[in-house]
Amino acid sequence: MFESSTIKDIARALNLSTSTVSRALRDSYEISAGTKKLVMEYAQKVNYRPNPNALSLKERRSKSIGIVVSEVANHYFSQAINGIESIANSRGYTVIITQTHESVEREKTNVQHLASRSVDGLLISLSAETNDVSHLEQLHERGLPIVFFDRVPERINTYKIIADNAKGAYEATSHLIRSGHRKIAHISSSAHLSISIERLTGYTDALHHNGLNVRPEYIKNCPHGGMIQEEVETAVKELLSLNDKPDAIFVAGDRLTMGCMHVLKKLNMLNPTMIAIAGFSNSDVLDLFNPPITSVFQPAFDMGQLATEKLLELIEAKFPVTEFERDILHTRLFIR
Amino acid sequence: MFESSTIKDIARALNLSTSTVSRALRDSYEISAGTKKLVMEYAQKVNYRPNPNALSLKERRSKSIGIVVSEVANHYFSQAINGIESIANSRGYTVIITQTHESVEREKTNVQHLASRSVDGLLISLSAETNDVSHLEQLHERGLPIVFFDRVPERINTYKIIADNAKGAYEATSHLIRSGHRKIAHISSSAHLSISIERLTGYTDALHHNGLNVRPEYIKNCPHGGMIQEEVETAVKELLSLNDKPDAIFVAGDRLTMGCMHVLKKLNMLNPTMIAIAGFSNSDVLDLFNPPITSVFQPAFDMGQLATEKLLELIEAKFPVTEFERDILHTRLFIR
DNA sequence: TTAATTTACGCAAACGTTGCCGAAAACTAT
DNA sequence: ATAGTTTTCGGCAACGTTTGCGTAAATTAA
Repeated sequence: MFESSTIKDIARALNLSTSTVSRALRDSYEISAGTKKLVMEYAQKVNYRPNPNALSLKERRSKSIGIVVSEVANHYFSQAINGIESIANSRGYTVIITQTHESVEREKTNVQHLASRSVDGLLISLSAETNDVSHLEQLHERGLPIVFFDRVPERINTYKIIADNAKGAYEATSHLIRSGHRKIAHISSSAHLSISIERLTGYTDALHHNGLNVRPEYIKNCPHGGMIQEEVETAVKELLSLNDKPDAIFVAGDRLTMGCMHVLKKLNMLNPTMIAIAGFSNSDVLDLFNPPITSVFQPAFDMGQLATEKLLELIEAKFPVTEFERDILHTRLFIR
Repeated sequence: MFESSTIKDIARALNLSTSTVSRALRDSYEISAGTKKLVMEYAQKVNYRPNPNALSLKERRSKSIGIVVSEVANHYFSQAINGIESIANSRGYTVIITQTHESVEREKTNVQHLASRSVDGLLISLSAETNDVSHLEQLHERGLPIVFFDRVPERINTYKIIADNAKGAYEATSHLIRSGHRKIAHISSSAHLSISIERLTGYTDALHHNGLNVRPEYIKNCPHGGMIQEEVETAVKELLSLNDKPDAIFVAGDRLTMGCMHVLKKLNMLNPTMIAIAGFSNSDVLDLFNPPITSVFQPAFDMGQLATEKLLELIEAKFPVTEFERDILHTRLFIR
């Protein structure tokens, strides 16, 4: 169907051997200037592009990296992806993006598929369902470079790029307290995720430092991180049906924040006089609400860039890397 | 670094030839049941995966398709991508997603890169800047299967999947008229895009059928489809500085709608008593506004699926296809 | 002029896989 | 028992590229 010219074609046309053409194109010292010019110009003319599959086969690398995120329709992830692409493309790598939709099964098949596609490395943010990471551990032990970002596992020893979730959560919760709220609930993704744990810490710290009690009935988890709207709905409704209703909610995720707002809207309570909301979100749409909603912004683009730099470092390392950092980037509180 | 076992390894371990192993794995009739069992079980044990690069090199296809969209952080496109993935993955294809950010230059490099990555086909929605499609025409003429969706070119003869933009625009505009608005402006992406033209047609038709005049000063274009917020800001401000200010705006795109709302918010005019908005958008966040904003919803997921089915049809066709349909899917007006 | 060196190129193998062709081994028919 | 079939497997080439090695021709040194 769609054939492009090969080194063989050039060699035949110019009456040279493939090795000469190959070397000429790579500007090897053992090819005369005249031949080089001839080859270069002809290659230019026929728009020669090296066949990436042949290269990958030969070099045993694909110059591609795999990305695994919950979903691209999430401002945090789409911004992170932009950061990843900016670095990867400038270094000659293709990225293959896959979505888990918060399902651990899809995470497994995606990772499996990427590995069999022989990507050179993996950039992963765990799905909300993922508790057991043995499917990743296996690959990692077999030598596949992996860098985690945002939602990172405890067990696997490699680079991890995260935001300062505890601090971000602390600031958001403190802001709600400063705004006069005392009964602050917390809705989060699945309890075992690193981000959930860290954000919970920030939340409870903020309550403690302000002399407030942590009330277990105020803390709700959505095991699918907002992918299943019923979970969010149940969480909110349970909070609202308490005898001592909360007057504010700190929501620990982009999609959860939106889901939460939809529920409140449905209940006709999307109004800070009814119940205030502050949450982690990278969406600028929060600006548009009246009154606007305070949010914790993660440096998603930077996190994507940093994660990619670390991954390429691993991929292109001459010797196995055994010392890994855990990079923590600052969040920003947008008070609205 | 990351080695996985090959057919050769299996052959050596089992004292067979590579061809026998290959055939055993593909359940060929000319291999005995015993050998098959042996090979299959050993392959299972060592977790054998065929090397996709070797396959691609041999079969001269990569089992991957390239996607070119403006950006994934756009609900229309992210939904379309989900549709594309659902079909592609079930048929054994990998998708490589690239973003133009509405730049024709990035479109060119992305397309070039995908082609040199030897994807089997391309799924494209043109960038807002793209007027000249000769870079795509070339590839198409050289035999690369391409299917366009959403923003489609006139010139290239292949499958095109679009929504009924004119009808959607007609309905949205009519809704604004029914709501009592008479001075309805229109903000759109770059004028040469197919979607812009069709939506403009729907808009003017609606005005005409309701006895209203089309006023050129009410029609504004943003050449970068909302990627450059200043363009949106200028458009809105120009509308608002007219002597006879519009009392409603029909906005022709997802990102534009958001951009437009940001401007109005800044001007403290995000309020239907000031100026009403209706627009094309696939985002459910519009639900959350008070009062909510009426929108035209495109069946993005279905469009993605259909486009992929058509593309795979082209890719897997035994004979060159010369008859192409232009599929038009229905939009849905969400009156809020 | 002859030998030693350098320059410029070709040959062949390898990466992992498939498929055509050939052939030993086993079976069937006479 | 012999010839003919079938079954089951191996050898080899090819996909496009790079690279180590070999070598004829050109250049330099003696």
